[in-house]
Amino acid sequence: MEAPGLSVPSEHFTSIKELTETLEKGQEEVDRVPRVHDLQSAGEPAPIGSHELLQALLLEGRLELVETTAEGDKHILTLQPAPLAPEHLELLNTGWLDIQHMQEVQVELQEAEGPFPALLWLEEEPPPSVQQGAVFGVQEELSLVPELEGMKFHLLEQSLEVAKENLEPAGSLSENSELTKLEKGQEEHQPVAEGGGPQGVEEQFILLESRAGEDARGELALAISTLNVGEQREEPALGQANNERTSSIKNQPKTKGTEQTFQCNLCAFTCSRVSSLNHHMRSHKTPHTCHVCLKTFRTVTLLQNHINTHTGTRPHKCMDCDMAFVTSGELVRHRRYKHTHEKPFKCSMCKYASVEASKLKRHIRSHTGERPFQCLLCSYASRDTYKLKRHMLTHSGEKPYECHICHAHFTQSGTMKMHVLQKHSKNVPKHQCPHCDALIARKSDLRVHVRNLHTYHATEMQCRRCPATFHERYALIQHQKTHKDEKRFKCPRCSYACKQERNLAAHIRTHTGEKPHKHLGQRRNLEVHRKKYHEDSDFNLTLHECPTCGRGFSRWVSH
DNA sequence: GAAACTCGCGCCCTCTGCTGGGCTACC
DNA sequence: AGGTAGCCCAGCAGAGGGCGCGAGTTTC
Repeated sequence: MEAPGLSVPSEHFTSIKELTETLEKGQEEVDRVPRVHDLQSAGEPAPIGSHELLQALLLEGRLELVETTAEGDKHILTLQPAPLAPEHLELLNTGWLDIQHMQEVQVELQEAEGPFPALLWLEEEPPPSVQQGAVFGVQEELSLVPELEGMKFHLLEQSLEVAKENLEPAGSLSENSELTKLEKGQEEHQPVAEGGGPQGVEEQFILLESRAGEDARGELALAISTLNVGEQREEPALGQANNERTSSIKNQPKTKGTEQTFQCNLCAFTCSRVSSLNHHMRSHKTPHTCHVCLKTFRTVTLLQNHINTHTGTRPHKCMDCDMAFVTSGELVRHRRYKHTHEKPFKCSMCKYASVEASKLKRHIRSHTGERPFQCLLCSYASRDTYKLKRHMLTHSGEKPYECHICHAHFTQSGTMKMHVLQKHSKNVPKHQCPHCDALIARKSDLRVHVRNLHTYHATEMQCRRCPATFHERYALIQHQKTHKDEKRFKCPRCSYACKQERNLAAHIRTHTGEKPHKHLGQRRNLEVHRKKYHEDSDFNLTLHECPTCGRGFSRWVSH
């Protein structure tokens, strides 16, 4: 509930234009619309259905749905109930209007279930102050309508004559609104008609503020649950009015064949007992006002708790630590978290247990995979609001965390903390690999190290230099290092050994006397040799061919 | 009716873990 | 010189702990 300040100038509640005027002026005044009973009194044929009725009125220009924008994308609408002919009462009970855009107004009404008619029309733009007001709840059934999700309705004023007389902002809501009247009715049992305007419900107005959800931009949806009945119905006494409203709820069971439920007319609260509903209705009475922020509370205790948040007073001190809290409940919870470790909420699917039910609820989403919080800019959806909020930083590019040393910015506090630790701290602890001598700065990187080097592979990996095989890369790499300095090329004639085969070949020639170029002479003599022995066709070199490798030698040698 | 207790939601925080780009040493 | 692999690092999401606070419920 917002601050109670409310000021509604009387001119906001534009008087309803009479049908004759409307007919005379036609389209001149679009902000004024005729009443249904006026239409009927003028001899207009009554449409047979609610949808048809409203559509007919709209098409004829007799009924206007005027959207006015007070600030930003908030839509301020004023609504007025009107008495209907008996044949319409059963048609127009709870309805919802879906205004796709003002050029093509669509009006739909839910199936009528109760006795309350609710023909509505919209009037002039309200003053800026009307953003404040009490929450106007929609019936649970209506809230299930997808178009209504994400909408908030604020009951701002409901009594025309009071609104005209009472323009003072402070406390005007509780004094003027039906909420107060209900309370008064419970106490004084005064009929609305008596305590209200001279014309009863005809003089009552409802002003609603509707706020479209993010995914409903450009659309408006209004839910009208229970409006006062016109002179066709006998208005009950206030106390009875409450009961009547309650009983009207009795007539609207949530589902057929289920237990009767009672629903608050002012919010979505439902219960199974009248006493509970009456008790609940006290929650709409907020007589205790904080002098600091003007918030109102039902009881002195709630007000005192609230004031403690301003003053910093924390009367409930923990006996085991220095913490202190405003309420005893907070202290109990703190003690469960920090001292007793009592966790009453246990997960049925794992061993998780939590201090709070909401934590268990959040935890269960990790089992179900439920991600109710959808990012509007990408496909990401999170399991709680905080993660979505944190995720949105990736779209905004905002990096709210700054390193106090190098002033680098980071998206998450943990990232910055790690940065400071790694970049600006001495003696940074390193993580020892449990399988080898590796020391790695980050635990996550150690994990990558273990995964890459110490993971068992079903298929054996063979050494490039020998037949040895391994199932673990680390073992293979270590083995291959043994080949690194290994003088595996050994001379068969002496103890000579070397790392490279070409060196062994060169060495062997020291035994054989072979001179590869040299068998044909030094490189610089090669040309001479070629000319002498190959270009001179008369010259025929006698070659002694090696029986093993086929190489030729100018003389017999064993190599 | 007030106080105590309980509940629910929101907010913020930390710890954790994965990922991919940049850098560098080694082959 | 180029390819490859490992390390460093920031980005980012998952999970859960802890508290603030208002409202509902129970108790007296």
